[in-house]
Amino acid sequence: MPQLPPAGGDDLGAPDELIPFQDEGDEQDKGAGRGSAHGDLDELKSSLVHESENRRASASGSDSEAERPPPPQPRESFQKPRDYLAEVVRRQQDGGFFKGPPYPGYPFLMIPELGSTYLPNGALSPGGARTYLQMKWPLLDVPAGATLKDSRSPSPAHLSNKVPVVQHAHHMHPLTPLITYSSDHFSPGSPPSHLSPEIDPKTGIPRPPHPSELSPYYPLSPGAVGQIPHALGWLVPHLMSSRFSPHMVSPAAHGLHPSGIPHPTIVSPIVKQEPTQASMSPGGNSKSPGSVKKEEEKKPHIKKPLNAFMLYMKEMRAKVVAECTLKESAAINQILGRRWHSLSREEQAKYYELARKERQLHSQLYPTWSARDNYGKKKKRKREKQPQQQIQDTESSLASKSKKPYVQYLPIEKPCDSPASSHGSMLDSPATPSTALASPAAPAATHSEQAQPLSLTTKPEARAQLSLHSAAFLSSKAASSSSSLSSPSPLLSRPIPFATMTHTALLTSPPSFPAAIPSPQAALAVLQAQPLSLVTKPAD
DNA sequence: CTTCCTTTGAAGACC
DNA sequence: GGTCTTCAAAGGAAG
Repeated sequence: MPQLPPAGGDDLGAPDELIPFQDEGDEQDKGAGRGSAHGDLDELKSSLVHESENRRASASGSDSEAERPPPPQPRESFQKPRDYLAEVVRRQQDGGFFKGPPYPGYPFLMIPELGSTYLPNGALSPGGARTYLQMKWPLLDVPAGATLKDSRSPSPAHLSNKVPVVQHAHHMHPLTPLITYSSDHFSPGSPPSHLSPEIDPKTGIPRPPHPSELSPYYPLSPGAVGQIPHALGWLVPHLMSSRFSPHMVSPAAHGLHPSGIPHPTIVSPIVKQEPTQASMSPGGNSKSPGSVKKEEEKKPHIKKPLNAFMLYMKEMRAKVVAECTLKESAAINQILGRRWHSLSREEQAKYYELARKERQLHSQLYPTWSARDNYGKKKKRKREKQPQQQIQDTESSLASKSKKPYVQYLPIEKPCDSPASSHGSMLDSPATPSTALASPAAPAATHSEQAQPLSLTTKPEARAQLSLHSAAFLSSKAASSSSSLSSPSPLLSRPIPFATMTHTALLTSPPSFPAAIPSPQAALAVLQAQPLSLVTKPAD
């Protein structure tokens, strides 16, 4: 079933006409909420109130994004010395624990995995395959020196063997940020699925991704090499020589761009890799069933492109980990799931758009690839039932079905959870596409602006039912708060901007936090977790 | 060492 | 066409 698209969907017009990526909301949300939220708590609270009021007014006063009053000073975010200092102070208070973004004074760069995925030179680290968003915001404000890192640093690939097989070598070309996801081509509001293939607004015909839209993270398949425009064209000769898996080409042969700059798609062969086709069956013809099977197994594993939430997770995980004492991914993911719902539609739209581009690129690079190819590749997961099914019989059998008892990583007063989630998003956080609409993420959104193609989400009763189920599910499963159960409809009908609800809840129930928050940093993290732009708007 | 957990979204399978 | 299943990432926990 098609997933709920992000904000704006059908009303946003042609992609190229869309608001550049660094629209005011993005900029402020990222910068403000995460930058200055580090500062004074009281100030933040007042800012929260202020923001809530702003959002409330905005939600009631306009029907479209375009009608929303433009921010007085869009790019202010972290350019405020106060904010920067607050960040500095906060980091000092963190005593080194804080593993913030790598760029001092630019905490919303969201390059959380430079330590795990990418090394400072932008190269891929063993921890992950892709970091897609690292250049989005840096492109906007960050000094060039901070963005363009030393490209001659050694690739991290050799540091570990934990690298995805094919989509592995996403070393970032230092210049890639300048040609990838540029604001000219990034459309924050594009729906996630129904725009693919992208329609050229001018010609009305599907158009291939512009080079600037192509993520540099995918190695090229032989069939797609020729299709890749010039942005990746320099790789073609090398890739052609490598049959399929560009990462298997000797780094000596292709490790460097003609300019001498390592490229993301090139990884050291030392890295654990699946055998290439070239290396696996020289003979090729006479294959016993066993060898066929063998070859089948040796086929390069092309992973699915990441969806919007996965992209979001990749970006935000490190931040959450830094904010929380939690380390288990399951717990982190719960937090991220909640935060995802608390994102504004604009913010979510960015990820939907990125995901769309990822899929687009993926299909270009691997024209013959199908998600089916990966079916059964993983060990069968033990999950017998989907959440919606579980909802129906959670109480009776949930615990018994799981190998491991259900772990409520995020109790109601979970230290690192965002208040938004615990008070609202929890209601509809279970994995159902409808949640995006039901999500409180877009307080200012209205039906006209946020027309969602997904029919499911347009049915109020369906949403209510789902939410009720979700609440029940959560309730039985996670001892969720009963208040969530009791009032799904207000949330669904949005009489109150969620931000208001959330922030009100936050501000009116601070006593619930200290008991669960282990440290002032965690307390700040709770506030910081708000994806809204709270404090960068100039005080009135 | 392998699988599970946990999240959302996309896509394929299935009815 | 609707529903269900699988897989994407992540890394600690558990088997």
